[in-house]
Amino acid sequence: MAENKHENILRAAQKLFAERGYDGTTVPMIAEEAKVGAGTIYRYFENKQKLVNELFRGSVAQFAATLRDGFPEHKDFRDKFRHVFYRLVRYSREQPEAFRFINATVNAYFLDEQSKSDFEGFMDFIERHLDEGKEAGLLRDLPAQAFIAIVYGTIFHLSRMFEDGTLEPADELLAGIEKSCWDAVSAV
Amino acid sequence: MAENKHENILRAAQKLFAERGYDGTTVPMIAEEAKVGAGTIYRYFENKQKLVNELFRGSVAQFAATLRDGFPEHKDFRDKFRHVFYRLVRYSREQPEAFRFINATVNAYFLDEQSKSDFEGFMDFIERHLDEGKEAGLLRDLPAQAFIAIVYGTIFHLSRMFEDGTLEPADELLAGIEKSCWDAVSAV
DNA sequence: AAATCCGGAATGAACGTTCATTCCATTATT
DNA sequence: AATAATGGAATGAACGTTCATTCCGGATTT
Repeated sequence: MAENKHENILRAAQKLFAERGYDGTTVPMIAEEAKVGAGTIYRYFENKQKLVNELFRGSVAQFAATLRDGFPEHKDFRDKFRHVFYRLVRYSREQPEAFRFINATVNAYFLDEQSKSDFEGFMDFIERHLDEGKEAGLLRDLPAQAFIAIVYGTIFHLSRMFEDGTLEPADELLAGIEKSCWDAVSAV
Repeated sequence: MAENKHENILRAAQKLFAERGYDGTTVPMIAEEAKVGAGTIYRYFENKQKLVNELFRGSVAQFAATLRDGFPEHKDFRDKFRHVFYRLVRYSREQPEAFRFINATVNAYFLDEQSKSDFEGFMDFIERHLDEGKEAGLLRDLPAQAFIAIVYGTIFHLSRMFEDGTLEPADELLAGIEKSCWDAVSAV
């Protein structure tokens, strides 16, 4: 029961931050959602800003783990690309609140330095993977950041559409978009 | 000087909303940035929520105008696609605050119905244009929304990178990314 | 032409409310 | 019984908003 509260507060905060943003969410709101007293939150977190930063880093770590887990280190680059694409999609679908929260928070004024560098470290993982493909001559002559914009940007927007019902996720659709992204980045 | 104040307040609000979000921006902050008294804001706007909605609709209208202006109605689809791509990029570069504000605000809880439908109307313009290309058999067999995710999502992420200096905008780079996007959506 | 008056624009102090945070009596655990 | 954890009332700061007052350019009166 004890350690559960820490987790309950984080989950409640994640849900509310994803819905209403950091400043639009009050500490009493988080307390009610987590079914604890407002004061209890301060037994687990120094203040609201420490809470949001801890949540952010935890979400980024989980996100990074999702990508790294089962990474086909010894298969060819096409498989690695597919892996990253589908894991990005998987995370955005299985943890839509976390995904939305992360993306809404990346550039926020209340993120501390550690949170920012944690996220950069995660992005570096994607960038290194893309650089490898570039060196192998499989990708176009564009900076790795451009590929990130294409792949991550596409998936980010896609997840918005899945969430608000503009688009229905389906295996066939995802396969088609994965192919589109690959065609967008692969050398002609 | 009179009508200027209305505009000064909107610009100040846009800057602050883009940086800190709606709830993270206080009315006195807007007043200071606009160099007016806090009470003056209420001579021009009924309340903070009306202000953010008026700002949103104005930004969307300007955004839509940027896309529609000079639209090559009588050229072929490839040119129209290029036009939309470059106008999206242009707006995100010339009005980075407005672009960021719009994207951060699209799904916000404080947007009223008119604001939401104004934005939908704008998206419909892009969707109709894509459907035309689909009917002509020039695009892949994917829903128009998927193309929007690819093109708009890419540009959205790109503009983030241009803003924070992760990536330098250059004609050659943009031409490469436009080509990538076209290859992602065009029939094989 | 100078002095006075006028009305709306502008202001910022003040209001009631709500916020993040603290405090403490009560409850649960050891 | 002692200690730790808890919830929610209490607190002061800060919020959005209001309003009594000031300001100021143009009309009116002298």
